[in-house]
Amino acid sequence: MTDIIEAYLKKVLQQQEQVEIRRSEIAQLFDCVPSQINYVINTRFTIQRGYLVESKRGGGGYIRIIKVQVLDDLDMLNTMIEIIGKSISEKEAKSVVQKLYEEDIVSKREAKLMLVAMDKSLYTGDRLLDNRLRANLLKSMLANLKYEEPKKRKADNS
Amino acid sequence: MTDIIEAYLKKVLQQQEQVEIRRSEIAQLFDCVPSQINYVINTRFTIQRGYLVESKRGGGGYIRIIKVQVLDDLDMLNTMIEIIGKSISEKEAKSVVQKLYEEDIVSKREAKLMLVAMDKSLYTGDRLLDNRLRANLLKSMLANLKYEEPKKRKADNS
DNA sequence: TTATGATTAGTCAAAAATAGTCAAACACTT
DNA sequence: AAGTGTTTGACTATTTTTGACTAATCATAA
Repeated sequence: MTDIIEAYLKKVLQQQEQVEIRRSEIAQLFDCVPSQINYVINTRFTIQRGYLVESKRGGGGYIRIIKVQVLDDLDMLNTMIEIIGKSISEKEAKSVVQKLYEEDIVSKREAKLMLVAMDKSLYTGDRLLDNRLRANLLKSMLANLKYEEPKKRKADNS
Repeated sequence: MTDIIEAYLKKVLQQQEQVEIRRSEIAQLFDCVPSQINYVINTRFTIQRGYLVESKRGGGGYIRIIKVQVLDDLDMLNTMIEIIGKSISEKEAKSVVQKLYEEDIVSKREAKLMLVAMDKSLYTGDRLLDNRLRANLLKSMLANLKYEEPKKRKADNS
């Protein structure tokens, strides 16, 4: 079942670079429970496989799957993410960002934005906690740099 | 429905800098209850998204939506920093960043970096604390943009 | 001027319409 | 038997829609 739904969605995505579904409709179409759709998405349309997923609940809710393009700095970014680990100091974090800039992976403005976000003064004051928060933030930003959407998005509510 | 009404009003606001409606008329036009209009306004035309709303009840009553006008980038950034204040939710923060992007003050990549940094999942889980941390971070990033050279403008592909 | 009724818009909470999570049950493979 | 991946469904979370009730303003009558 999972494979069938995956194939169906991929087929649509061959024509378009994104697809928007109503979870319950697809579930009906394939005669399965709605949460099966979540399973398909969680296992087959991950960011590692090159897909971004957005959704909204409530009236007019949807699930949108977007094909993304993996950029060539992937390896460097992955390595850095590994290095960062669960925790990182302000200094180390700033040198990671500096490195990104030197490697031409981010622009000067982008680097400055990231540097600001690493600054000690923004956090709670509890060093261990701060180092973990900082690591999470930096890793998220790096992960974000790995991919790029092929096309414009419409009005983003959220 | 909400999206449709939002789109309608935004379309009008593309032509004019403000729009004045009679609540019951719009409700009739879209065949919904009048309070739906309040919902649209409260969720889609907030100050974080760059709109001011005025209204009057009674005979000849109206609802007026005004696009906030800013003189230049610096002005806009200062205004946003004020709006952010000491604490901001994930949703509001993302609205602010979205607005920054729409106003062409940040590039798409910059916006995405900032959006990632606003995400709930990165913080401690204590909502009040998180909202304060988020406000500090966002304000720092905005302040940083004030002193940067302006973003280089390319043909807007996005 | 004051009271009253008509005409608006605002508020709030319940109901409806979605999607998400998680763990138990199931089915295969090794 | 143990491990892995899939299916299911009960429960949760979020967003929108609806409507009854409230508040403000205006027009008019007393």
